[in-house]
Amino acid sequence: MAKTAKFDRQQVIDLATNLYWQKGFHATSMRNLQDEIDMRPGSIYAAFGNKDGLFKETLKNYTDAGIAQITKCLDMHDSPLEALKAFVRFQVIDSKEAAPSGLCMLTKTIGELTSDNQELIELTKSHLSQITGTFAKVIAQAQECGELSNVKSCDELANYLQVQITGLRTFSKVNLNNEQLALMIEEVFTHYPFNV
Amino acid sequence: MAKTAKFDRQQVIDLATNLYWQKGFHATSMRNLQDEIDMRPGSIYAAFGNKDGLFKETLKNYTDAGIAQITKCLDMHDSPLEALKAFVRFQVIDSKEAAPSGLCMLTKTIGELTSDNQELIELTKSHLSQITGTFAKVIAQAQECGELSNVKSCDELANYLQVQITGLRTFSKVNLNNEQLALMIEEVFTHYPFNV
DNA sequence: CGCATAATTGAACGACCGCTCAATAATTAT
DNA sequence: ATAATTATTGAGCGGTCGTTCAATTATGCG
Repeated sequence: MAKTAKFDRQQVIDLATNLYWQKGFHATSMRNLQDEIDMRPGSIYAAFGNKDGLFKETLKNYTDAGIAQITKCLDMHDSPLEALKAFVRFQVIDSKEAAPSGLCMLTKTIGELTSDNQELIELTKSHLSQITGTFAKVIAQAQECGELSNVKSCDELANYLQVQITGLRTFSKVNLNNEQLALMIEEVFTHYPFNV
Repeated sequence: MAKTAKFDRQQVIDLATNLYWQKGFHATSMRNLQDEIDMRPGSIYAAFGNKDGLFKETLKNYTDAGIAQITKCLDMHDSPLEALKAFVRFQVIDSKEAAPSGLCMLTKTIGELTSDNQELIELTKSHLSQITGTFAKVIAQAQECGELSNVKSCDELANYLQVQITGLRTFSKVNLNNEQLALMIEEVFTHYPFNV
């Protein structure tokens, strides 16, 4: 019938995710993206609609990767809490040097965008809720197996964890001392509300 | 000798601060600023050099206002810790609705900019250090008057406080429940490391 | 092979970007 | 009043923005 040979969509989205994550939505131009993913404007617009459309796909891609990361941590640790701690270490310490930005792409986006892009904000918020929800599930597991008390609900603890991660990731952009960061992460889990 | 009648520089900087704070550095165009501060491009460039120059002045203006706010809280409370708590409440809860952005302009800027604007990043970091330093001084006061233990140094506690404020302000952009935020702030000060 | 169909290209559009500067307006000293 | 000096104006520069679309290229089917 017709031509079907195409670019590798997942690879293109990965590259776009990294660029958007690094530079932010506004500072990333379509020409930047064209260079990065090696596609001509017509092809990009045919595949993703417009700049917003491509950005939306990268937000979902980033979120899926984050949740996959949590799952991976769960597989690698017997204890749900140890898994969460490993995830936080990865996000705060490793991600600082390896990832395109030291920050979470979702919180960075929420910080950057205004009501001019309300639809993107709402989508970003919903993705962030998805991640917090995943935290809550893991925390609930920890509570069920007695690793954690029920003084705070799993949702409250998940929110608390989000606050800590966001705060620590921003802090890590200013203070680069890995040992200090590791200690601060450790203390998140060894004190209230994670340790009664 | 010559013409001296001029615009009100402080008022202009205040307006520019609010716009930059709200929209971020990249999304704020010189034409946006021209409209906001009611000056023509030539006058702006004569007074501030360029877009970066004006932004630098707003960063200093924002920082000075923040430190003045801390001082004001100290004046209004007998206890240094109560003053800090009041400051945090203002930053996280009141600022969410009243200010141009729910976030700290400095952390927002550090999050947004890349090495393309390294000079602005460094300046922003130094302003943020200035604020953390002010926290440390207040905390040292609390330690001297026995309100707080010396288990953690005032610098460590100041860093911890920065992490909490940053995390909470970002969280407040997603979760708008003021009572919940007030409780989370309360718990910052009633548990480790602020309460041994 | 040749045709129908779809993917891909890249020049180009109007709008906006940061910024400049000759012209003009306003002020003060003489 | 006049001259000297400086603040202010705003049209407009070269460049980049997000986006479009006619033309071209590549593919699968009969």
